[in-house]
Amino acid sequence: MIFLSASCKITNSMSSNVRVRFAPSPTGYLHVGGARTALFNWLYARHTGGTFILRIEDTDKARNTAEATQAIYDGLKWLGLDWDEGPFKGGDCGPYFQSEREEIYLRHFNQLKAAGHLYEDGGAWRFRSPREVVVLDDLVCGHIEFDLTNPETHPDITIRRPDGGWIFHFVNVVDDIEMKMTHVIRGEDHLSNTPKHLELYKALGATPPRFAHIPLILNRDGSKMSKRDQGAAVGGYIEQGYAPEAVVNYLCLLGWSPKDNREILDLNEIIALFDLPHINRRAASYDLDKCHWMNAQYLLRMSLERFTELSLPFIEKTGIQYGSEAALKAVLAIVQEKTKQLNEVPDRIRFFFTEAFEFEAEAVEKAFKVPGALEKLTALANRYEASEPWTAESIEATLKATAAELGWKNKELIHPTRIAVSGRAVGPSLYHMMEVLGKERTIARMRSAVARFA
RNA sequence: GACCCUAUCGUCCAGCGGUUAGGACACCGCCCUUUCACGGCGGUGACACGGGUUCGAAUCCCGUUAGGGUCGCCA
Repeated sequence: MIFLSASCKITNSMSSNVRVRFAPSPTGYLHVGGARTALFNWLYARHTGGTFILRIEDTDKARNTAEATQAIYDGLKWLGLDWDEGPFKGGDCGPYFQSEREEIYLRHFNQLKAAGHLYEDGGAWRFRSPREVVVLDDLVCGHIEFDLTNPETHPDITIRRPDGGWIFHFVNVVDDIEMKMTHVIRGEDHLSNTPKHLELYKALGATPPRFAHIPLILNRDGSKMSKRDQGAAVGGYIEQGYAPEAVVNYLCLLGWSPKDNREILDLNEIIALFDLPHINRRAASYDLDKCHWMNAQYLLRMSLERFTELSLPFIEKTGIQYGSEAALKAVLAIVQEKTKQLNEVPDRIRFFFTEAFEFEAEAVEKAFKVPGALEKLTALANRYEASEPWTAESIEATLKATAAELGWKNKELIHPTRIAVSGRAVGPSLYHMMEVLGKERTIARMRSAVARFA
């Protein structure tokens, strides 16, 4: 209790006293494993009405980069994991960068030193282990006993470098004490470090938080996921056009489940159901295929407004002149159900907004180079001149009536028309595509194709 | 090597002493259909192995094997 620092008075505005944190070190990109750790902490905070804190562990000056710090902010923001205390937010337990907490560490260091827990070794400072059996009751992994009595197998940890720099184990524990963390939810790679941390809590006279070590995320082949692996960096999902809600949903299901076989879940429902004991203990492999499927499901089901909002950055990057937002939405509405990743959108909509669209050679070959195809196209275009109104229903009716009258098969008209109008063999529903394109442009494209491929 | 964690279809998750071992992704058929998707129906496919405990074990215990993690003056 002598350590209840005056600098950290918790404003009790939250409805529970749960305090959790995500404490990344800004040395690379935001990894899906880190994102999942952040997500579980965030979910637990939201579930309990507690506080979610972001703390940047930038004690390693040589490896920290500003880009990596930005990637953390960008990734968390994109995923919607808003923090209650931390950078840009402030809070009563700041600063939230370890590089700015020198006095705090020094104070605890001196305290440990005065109590005889430290000794110097080659200019560095080590913490003298009490050499006991340390018990951990982990919320996920259960009761574990670590025998630290043998210095050969469990050497004393270093807590300060000769240059005065601080080591992770020490600052991590000090900050979790100072920031009043009630629960530490982190990757299982820290499980074996936890007894050392527990010794530190005890030496500092602090009550340790409850620990929950969550299973690691591996590659499909079981190997450890590294930054180079497909799907490892959160930035990749942003660039490739995943919907954040889909990635969040997928990530929730890696190591946790609602236990009733449901998979596509509303975030609010996940928050309501989420709890630590339901996290399983087995390492999970990252299934990019399933994440991809989940994304397609979300894109399919989301509102046109949301789909437009998410598509816009990708469209604007290409410089497609889509005119009005209404015109764009009309096109997106018929393209949405086919879209699996948002980065496909420009390709799917380009031909709506320019007459200079490309024709697929293979499609042209198949549709126009058959005897009579262009004549049929002309015949249909002539019928369409008189066709009113210009709706998908009437467009379809006219096409089928023409085919029936002249003794042709529907598809003998459908395929050439599709290619003439869009330049390609696959695309949105033909009649809706023609409706959106408008009568004049549709007929013009049909006639222009006849002239071009005659 | 020591210590720790883990072990159900290829992958993710159900199962918590009695089930024809269930769902999802992927894959393969069929249906729907103007293309491609979506959707529907069906199929292939798993309790790592060996001992116990029990009337009965995927479920509990032990061992083996395998995978992962930690043992840094990285975090």
